[in-house]
Amino acid sequence: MKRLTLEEIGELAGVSRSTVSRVINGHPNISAPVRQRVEDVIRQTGYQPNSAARSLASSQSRVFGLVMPSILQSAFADPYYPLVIQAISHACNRNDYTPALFLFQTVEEEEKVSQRIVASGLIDGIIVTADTIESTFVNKIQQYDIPFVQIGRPPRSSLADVSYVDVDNEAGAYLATSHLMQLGYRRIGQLATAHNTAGADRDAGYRQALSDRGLPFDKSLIEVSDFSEAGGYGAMQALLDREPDAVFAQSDAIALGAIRAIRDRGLTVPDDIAVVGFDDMPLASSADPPLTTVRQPINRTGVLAVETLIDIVKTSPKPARHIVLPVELVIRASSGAVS
Amino acid sequence: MKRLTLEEIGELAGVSRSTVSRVINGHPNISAPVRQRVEDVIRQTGYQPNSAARSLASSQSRVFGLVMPSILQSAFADPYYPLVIQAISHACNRNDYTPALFLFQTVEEEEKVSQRIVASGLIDGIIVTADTIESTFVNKIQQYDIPFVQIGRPPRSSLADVSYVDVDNEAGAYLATSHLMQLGYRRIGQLATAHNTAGADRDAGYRQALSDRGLPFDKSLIEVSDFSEAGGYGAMQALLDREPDAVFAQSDAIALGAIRAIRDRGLTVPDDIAVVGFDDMPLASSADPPLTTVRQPINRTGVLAVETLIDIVKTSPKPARHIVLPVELVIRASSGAVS
DNA sequence: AAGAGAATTGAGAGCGCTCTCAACTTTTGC
DNA sequence: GCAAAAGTTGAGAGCGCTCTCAATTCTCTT
Repeated sequence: MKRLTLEEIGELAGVSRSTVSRVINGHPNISAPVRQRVEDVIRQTGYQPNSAARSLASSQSRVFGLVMPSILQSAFADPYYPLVIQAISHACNRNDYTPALFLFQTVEEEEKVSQRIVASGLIDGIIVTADTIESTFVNKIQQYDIPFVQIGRPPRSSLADVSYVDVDNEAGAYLATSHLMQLGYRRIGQLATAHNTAGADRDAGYRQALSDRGLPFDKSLIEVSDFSEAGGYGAMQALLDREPDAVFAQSDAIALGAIRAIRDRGLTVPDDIAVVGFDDMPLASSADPPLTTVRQPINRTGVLAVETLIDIVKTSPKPARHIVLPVELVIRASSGAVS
Repeated sequence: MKRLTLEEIGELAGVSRSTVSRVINGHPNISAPVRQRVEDVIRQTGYQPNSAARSLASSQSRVFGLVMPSILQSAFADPYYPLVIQAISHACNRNDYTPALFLFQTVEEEEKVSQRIVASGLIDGIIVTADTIESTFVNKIQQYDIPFVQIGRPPRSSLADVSYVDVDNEAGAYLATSHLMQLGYRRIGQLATAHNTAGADRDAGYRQALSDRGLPFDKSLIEVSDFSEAGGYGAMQALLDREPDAVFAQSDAIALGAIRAIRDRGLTVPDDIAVVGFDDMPLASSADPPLTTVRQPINRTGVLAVETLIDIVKTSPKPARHIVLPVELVIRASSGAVS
């Protein structure tokens, strides 16, 4: 079927191009019969406005870039990202935006592609996630005047200028650690992560909980991992030598790796060592034992990122928006609170 | 910084808009000094052509749609998809294409969005994956003349008309099942999947292997699951009553669930029941016990899908391209072949 | 019933690029 | 050394839409 133009739709409906354009864009002040006639023609012909022409004339594309700078193989395999992406995709669909995906594995790739997308007008706004503390990506795009929101807060230095959607990582870690302390555990280790603000905040919550209850902070009880199951396994192996009686893992994947390491050492969860995770991934509830963990609203995070970005595109508000979503502790068997 | 136009670049370089356009698009017959001058100006100004204007004039957008129709929550969490997406993203970046993501959770969503993207010219081509046997998505877009490739073969009925990239699922399952038979197992169950051709082909390979070695086919040894760990757990529980001595799982996630179910029943892998998976996900090698599985080249699948689509866009070749990639058996402890 | 104001519609000028065609310049063949 | 061919550049006409501005029609008021 041949692709129609506004002009041709107008002809079929007996009105001008301008009027058809008004109907499509929902302008007021169109008489009911005309609107009806035009809508009928559009429906019958299956007409879809040409998006290139639209964005050329209106200088907006209704495309958002979803950018994950310097993503690691393992990081992307963490179910967190698929779930965020799914939420973002859905929210975009609902709002007639198209999400374009930009994953960067090397600095050169990031350099080349981000340059192109930021300056070509392909994109109306950017959602950045998985940015590291050290990363320059957010700093880089701040120089252009393209709207963007970050998922996960940026480092303190750019906090004020950047709009973001985050979950309350500190409160979550505080909850998890306090929970373990209430159960009587005293040597509470942490499987931490580096290079991201979520990790830093979870670490802060862990320390705050210890100090609020007067438990001494023991640096040797912290092991650094990446966000993978394998990373958790390795870190826990190292931590086992320090004989913790409980451990707070900064993600469910890490917690699962930790449980495997504990088992391989011939110990039992939670009897010998209690484990708490973070995320409440689907697999947390079916783990063995079911994982006590901090549930974060991943879906809401993605949706709010899209909605915030739409708002920024429309109204370019100052100051930047900061959204922090609450988390909750989900108690299951791995912490020893329930059998 | 103000956004420049072709005209302005031309002015700065002392040539016309047309010449600058030629330089950018790599046309021949530009004198060396002129090309040099223009390239210098472009580099200094950081000029990027406006993509809307470009696609309006050339009627191609250099955007590909990555479509996953009727995706299920659980399906997308399978690490397979993140890995394919990553490969596709990377291949697009390298070829100056932009991947736009379309995940559909409901039929209405699919209807509305696909209508828009197919007819609006936003997209030069489509990569479809995760389509089901019953799905109408591929059939639907066949009616438009938009180039597309499918990842995973389509149902037989549209086989001839559809270009696709697939792995040799049947050979993989054959390998896996034969391996178990060679080890002496005789009651070899299968944790199968429905609604997708990969599942059907793996089932065919499983049956072929049994029949080639004269083992009777026992329908009661097949349980149907989805592609999740939880699905594998449930299906294996049911299968355990039929007392298999080995099981071929159609994915690693399913295999992991199966192992958990076997353990929960107080049995051991591989001593009581051997398990073989499919995919060779990162977690397969670190599983307990390490998983014998069929390795499929996910990265190559994604890259070839992009490259094939680019080729189709450029040359619209007939007949359709069919690419089937080889798989290999990776032997680890879970099948009892190695300790 | 006439004039003011509001509502409705159309005409026209771009948005920034590509691409054809024509003009001009250089090279080549004999 | 001159015509023909090839190489190089510029002008101009769109691509299909949005948006302003002006023209026309309708609706009130008094």
